[in-house]
Amino acid sequence: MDSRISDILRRNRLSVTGSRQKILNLFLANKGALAHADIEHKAGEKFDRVTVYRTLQAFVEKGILHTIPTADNSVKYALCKNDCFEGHHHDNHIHFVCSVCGKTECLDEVIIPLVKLPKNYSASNVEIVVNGICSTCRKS
Amino acid sequence: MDSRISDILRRNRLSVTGSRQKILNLFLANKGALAHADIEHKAGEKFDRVTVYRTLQAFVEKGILHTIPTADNSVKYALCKNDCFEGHHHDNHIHFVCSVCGKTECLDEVIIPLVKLPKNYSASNVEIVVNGICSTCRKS
DNA sequence: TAATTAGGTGCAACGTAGTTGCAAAATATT
DNA sequence: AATATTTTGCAACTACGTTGCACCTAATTA
Repeated sequence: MDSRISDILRRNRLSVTGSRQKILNLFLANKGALAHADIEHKAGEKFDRVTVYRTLQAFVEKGILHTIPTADNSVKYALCKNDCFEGHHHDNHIHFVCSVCGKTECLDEVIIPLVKLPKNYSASNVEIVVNGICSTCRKS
Repeated sequence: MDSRISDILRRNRLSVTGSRQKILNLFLANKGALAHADIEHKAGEKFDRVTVYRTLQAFVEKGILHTIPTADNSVKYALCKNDCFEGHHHDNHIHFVCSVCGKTECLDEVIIPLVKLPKNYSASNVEIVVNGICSTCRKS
C-alpha cells in the first residue's frame, strides 16, 4: 500500500485503518469521482455499508474528499486538490460528466465564468456541471 | 379552481383529476420550486405518496414541469415557461437558491455564460446552480 | 512491549425515499 | 347512460442512509 495514504490519514488526525487505506487508495488510483455504491461493491472487496458511509463522511469533513452534485441526484465524491481544511472547502472548479463513459471528473483548469445576476441578487457560490463527451471518449 | 389549470392538463392530454389540478395549482400559486415532500405534506391536503410521484413524473414527461438539480441532493420541480413538449425540454436557464429563505427559483433572464473546456472536450449541456441571497431577502 | 485508552468497525434495527402490481374509483368516450 | 380508458390508493417491496451498541483495532503511555 502506498505510503502517501497513511501520510494523508495521519496528517488529518485519522487513525490509519485497513478500510480507510483501501478506500482512499481507490480514489488515488481511480482519478475520477466515485459514488458510494462504486466503493461498497468494489470487486474483490467487501466493505460494510456503514463503514463506507462513515469513512466518506470523515474524509469530507477533513477536506480529503469533496462531494459533487449530479443531475441524476446521486452523490459522488472526488479528491480535493489541496488546502481544504476541516470542513472549509476551497474547491472552486467545474465538474464534467461524460455521457459516453459515464465518468465524472473535476476540471480544475477551467475558469469559472462570471454569472450576471438580476438586481439585488448576490452570489456566494456557483456550481457548474457540464455534460458532454470527454477527451478520452472523443478520441476513440 | 383556476380554469388555466384544466386547460393546461387538457392541452397535454392528461385526464383532469382532482389531485392533478391541486398539485398544478400549487406550482402556479407558489412561484418557486417545490420538492416532493412540499407537495405531499401540503397543509390541508393529504396526497398519497404514490399519486404525487406519478403526477410529478407525468408533468415532467409532458413538459409542464422540469426538475432542478440541487447541491443537497434533493430533487425539486418548477414550472416550465413554455415550449417544452413531450420530454423535449427547452429550458435553458440557471437556478438560484437563496440561503436565507431557502427558496429555489429559475432565473430566465440570466444569460448562461460560455464555459471554455479543455481540448477535445465537448459540452451538450451546462447546469448552473447559484447560491446566495435573493432580492426579496436582501431588501428586508 | 505490554497495558491502557481512544477510536473505528460491523451487526441489527430502524426510518425514509421511491417503485410496482393490482383492484377500486374516477374520468373520458360512445 | 353505458362502456372503455385512465388514474388512484393500498400493500408490499427494494434501496438508501442513520443510529446504538458490543467488539475489535490502532494509538498512547509507561
